[in-house]
Amino acid sequence: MRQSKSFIPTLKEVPNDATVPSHVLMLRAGMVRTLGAGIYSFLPLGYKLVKKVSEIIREEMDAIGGQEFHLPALNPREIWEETNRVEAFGDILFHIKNKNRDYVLAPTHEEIMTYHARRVVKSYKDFPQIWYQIQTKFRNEPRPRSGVLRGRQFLMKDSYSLDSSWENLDTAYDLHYQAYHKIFKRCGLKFFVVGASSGAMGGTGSEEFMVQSDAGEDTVAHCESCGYSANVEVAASVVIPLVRDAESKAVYEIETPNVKSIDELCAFLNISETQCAKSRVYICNNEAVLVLMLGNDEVNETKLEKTLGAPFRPAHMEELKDITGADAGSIGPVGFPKKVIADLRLKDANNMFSGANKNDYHIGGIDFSRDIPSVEYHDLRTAKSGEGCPKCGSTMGVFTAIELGHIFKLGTKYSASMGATFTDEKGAENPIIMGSYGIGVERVIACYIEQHHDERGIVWEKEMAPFHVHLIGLNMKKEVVSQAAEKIYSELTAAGIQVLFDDRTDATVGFKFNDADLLGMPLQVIVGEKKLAEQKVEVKVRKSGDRSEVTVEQLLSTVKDLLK
RNA sequence: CGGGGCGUAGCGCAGCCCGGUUAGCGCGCCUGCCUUGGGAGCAGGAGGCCGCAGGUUCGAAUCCUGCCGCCCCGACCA
Repeated sequence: MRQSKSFIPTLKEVPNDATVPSHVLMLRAGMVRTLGAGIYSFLPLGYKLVKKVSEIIREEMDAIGGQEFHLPALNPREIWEETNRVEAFGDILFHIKNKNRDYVLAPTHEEIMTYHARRVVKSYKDFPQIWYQIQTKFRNEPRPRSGVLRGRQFLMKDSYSLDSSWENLDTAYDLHYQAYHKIFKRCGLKFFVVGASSGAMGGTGSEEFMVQSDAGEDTVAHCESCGYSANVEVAASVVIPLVRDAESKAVYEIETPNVKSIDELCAFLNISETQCAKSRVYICNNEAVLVLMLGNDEVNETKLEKTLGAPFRPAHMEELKDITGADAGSIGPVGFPKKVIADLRLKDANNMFSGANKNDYHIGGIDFSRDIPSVEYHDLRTAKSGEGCPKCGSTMGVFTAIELGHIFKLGTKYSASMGATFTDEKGAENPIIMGSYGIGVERVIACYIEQHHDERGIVWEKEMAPFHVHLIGLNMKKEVVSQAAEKIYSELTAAGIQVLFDDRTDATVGFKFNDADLLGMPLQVIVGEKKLAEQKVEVKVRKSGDRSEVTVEQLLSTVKDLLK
């Protein structure tokens, strides 16, 4: 493609409203433009990527027997009432009212697929089915952000499996699991899989395909060596256990004026934080509960809720004094009138420091087994980066990540509420057993760029690159150069290589080089007057920056080699 | 929805506190010359409802009020 005739409006400067690298680069490389908050137009170069990713997805979906649908985005509201999801989605759902009819813009398509299934899929002989679509979904996100990573309208591949038994659902789920691995691998993404924490959607299983990114919205723990992954809300970790001192001192009170935090206490008494038990008071079922954590460990509220088995809230400042006799900063387990639970790390600890339940006092010499015998121990802490993997013990990372895809065993939630049933071998009527499987197409592109860029721009690998070669004619006003470049262009193109040809006559050298690095095609072929005098052109590998000179005759084979 | 920031030419910004001729700068754009191995040079030119509305004032980009839009943090996220 000739750049002189292409609409690839690159930007030299960083647009004011973009912060994450993929957003900045997609704007700068002329891939997308903003139309409103969370609403993006894909320009030709960006759309080329969309098509590329879609095609990879399509191939892998077809390979597992998927059949592609094209479904309406405009949906009659009633269908969404059947599963009560108008209410469930709430403000997320876009509504349209037109001449007494209510419509919604589809945020996903479970209902529509189920609607079609219930009309025709009637016998156990009709299964299995995998139905999919690659289409725009609409969700009125409360806070769109990070460019295309969280938009209010976005492209999603959604597939739905229809089966007559739970075993067959497992098969469909597994097929998707494998297909997703292939898709993301082909897209050159470094990803990992996380068992989703819990879903309000019912069903028996769900996994998320994630990519590590600072722009991510989920925090996960992941172990590179064994593949253990978990949302930090449920992640366990191995930490160095406390060693119980041989002798327990007696409990003693210490005056600690204005000492509130663990850090202040450590500084004041010149002790380490692993000698301290931090206190947090929660209210659960109208009863106070004291939660003890070692040092500065954070209470993991998801784990706490599981432990308590009921919703809870942190105690208000004013309540603390009534319950404990002290304000926050001086609370501790000894003499605490209600239930006390502690993190596993504190099990049987002794000679510990904690609040005295008396303002400006702490106590030392606490022996958990002697002084608070009724305490229950649970895993209550939030895993931190650098701690041990609970599976293999290697060092584990805790970081933010982006959800690229999600596979989900829905079960009969939608088929049951919408009456999508089939007749089994024995003549009995059963709800269809379903799964749903999504991939955010733009997210794949954005994540790719998050993982494949440097300070100069995007760095495409061959598989994802919109073009294989960026052919740069340096001074296209010189006939030697333009003739040679034109010839190379036809030659490479004829050989089936996708070439972006910078044939612009008005752009200067630096301009072209910078554009090429920004756009990031894997190879740059540079045609200039000087090298041409020796019948040579230059080939630059974008990723490494390596340049080599080759004769015009050698060019095609060199390019082919480098693209292997 | 809470907290913070921003809205001035296509893009990036200054001016605003402390009101006062014609609102600036860099990049980009147009014309001409010139130039081509890392975002050139010279000369000339076009381009603005200073986000919108109201108010204060002799006078508002500048002060006040309301609204809208955008970004960031948080809450939320089948």
